[in-house]
Amino acid sequence: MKQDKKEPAVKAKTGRPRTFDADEALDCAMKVFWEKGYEGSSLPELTKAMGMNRPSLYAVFGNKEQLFHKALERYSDTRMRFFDAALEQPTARQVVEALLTQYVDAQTMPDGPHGCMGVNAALACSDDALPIRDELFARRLRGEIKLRDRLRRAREEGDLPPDSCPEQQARFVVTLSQGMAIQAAAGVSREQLQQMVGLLLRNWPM
Amino acid sequence: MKQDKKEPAVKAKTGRPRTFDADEALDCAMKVFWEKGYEGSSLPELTKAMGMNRPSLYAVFGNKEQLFHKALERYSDTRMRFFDAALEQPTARQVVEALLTQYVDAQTMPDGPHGCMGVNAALACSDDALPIRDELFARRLRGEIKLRDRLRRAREEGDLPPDSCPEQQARFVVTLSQGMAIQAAAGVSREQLQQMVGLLLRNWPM
DNA sequence: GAGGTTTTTAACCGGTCGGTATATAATCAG
DNA sequence: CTGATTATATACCGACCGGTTAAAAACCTC
Repeated sequence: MKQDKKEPAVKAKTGRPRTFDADEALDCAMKVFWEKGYEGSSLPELTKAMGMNRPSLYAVFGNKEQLFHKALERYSDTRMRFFDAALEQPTARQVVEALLTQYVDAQTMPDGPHGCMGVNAALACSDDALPIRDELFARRLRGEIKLRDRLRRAREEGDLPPDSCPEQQARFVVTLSQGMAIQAAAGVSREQLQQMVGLLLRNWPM
Repeated sequence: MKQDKKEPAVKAKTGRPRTFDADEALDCAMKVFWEKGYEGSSLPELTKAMGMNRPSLYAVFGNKEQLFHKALERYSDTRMRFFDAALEQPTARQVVEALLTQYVDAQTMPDGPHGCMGVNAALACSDDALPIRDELFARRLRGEIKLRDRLRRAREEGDLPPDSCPEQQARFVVTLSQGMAIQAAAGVSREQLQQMVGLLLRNWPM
C-alpha cells in the first residue's frame, strides 16, 4: 500500500542501475528537513545526505517541494504511526498517556533529530514557503480534531466527567505536546519530558 | 536608559537629515523577524518595512545579524516586559496566572504578528543561523529558570505544597506556554488560549 | 553663495539558491 | 558487438542572497 510505487520483482527494463535505494534516500531527506526545516535545507545538503546527485533527485522525486511532501508523508507513516493506534486505547486516560509518551519517545529517539518534524519544518518562513507552513498547520489541527472526537466518545462512554470539555482538553494536550516538541528540539531529555507527561496525567480528571 | 543612543536634544552636527526614525524602524524590523523568522526575512523586505535603504540600515544597525539582536532586545524590552513584573506577584498561583495570561495577550495582539518571536524566529534553520537558534534556546531557558527560582521561593514560603517540584512545575508552565506560541502562530484565538490558562490554573496545586 | 558633512540613491560584488541541459557511463536485448 | 535505455557526472542557467562602493542630494556653518 505504501510500497507499490515500484515492485522490486519487476525490475527496470534496462539501463544503468541506480547507485541508491529510493526509500533509504527519502528517509535521509526526511531527517534533513526534520532538523533544518524546509527552507533551511539546501539542495546540496539534501543530495549529499541522500547519496545521489541533483538530476537523479529531480528524476525520482520531482523537485524540492515534492520531495518535502514525500518526506513528510514518510514521517507520518513511520515516526507518527503510533498516533491512530493510541486513539484506540480503551480509556481516555490511556489514550492520552499512549499519545504523549510515544510522542516524547519519537522526539527523543537517537535515530533522528530531536523535536517534531511537523513543528520544526516551517513555523516562521518566507512567503515562498507559506503553503508548506499552512499545510503543517492543517495537519496538526487534524490530529487535534481526532483527539477531540476520541475524547467526546470517552465522555459519552462515561469515561470522562459529563461536564468536561473535550475541545479544551484536546487542545490542552496537543498544545502541551507541541511545547514539548520545542523543548525536545532544544535538547531537553526524554526523562524530563516524560516527567511532564506524568504531571499532566496526575491531574487528569479520571 | 533604552533611549540614550542619541539624545534628540543634541542633533547631528550637520548633513542631510534622515528620512526615518531609528526606533520606529527597529520596531518594524522586529515585526518582520517575528513573523518570518531570521532566515525567512530578506534584506529587501526589511528595508521596505523599515522605510530605509540598505546602506542606511548598515550604517545604523551594523548588519542583518546585529539588526536581529537589536530587534530581539526590543522585543524583550517591550512585548515581554511583563515577565519580570509577573514574577513579583505575591503567590505562585498569581505569578503563573499573570505570566500566562499576559503571554497569551502578547501573542495575540493585533499590533504585531501572532505567536512569540523567541519561538518563531529560529526553531529549525540552516547552519548559518545556528548561533541565533542557540541564543533563543538560551533565552527561553533563562526564563524557565527565573520561574523555577520563583516557585522554589513559593514553596519555602508555604505557598506551594512542600512535596511539590518547582523544576517540573516551571518546565510544565513554560512548555505549555511555548505550545501556545505555536498555536497562536497558527491562528488560534486569544479566547481559546486563555481557556487553556484557566484549565491549567484549575489544576494548580494551591 | 562655498565648503564640509551626512544621508540618499543606484549600481554592483561574489556567492548561493533551486532547477536544468548535455554529455558520458553502465546496463540489457538482439 | 550494436543499439536502445537508464542513470550518472558536470557544467550551466537566471534569480536572489547579504553586503559594499560611488556618486548625487540635502542639510549646516561660515
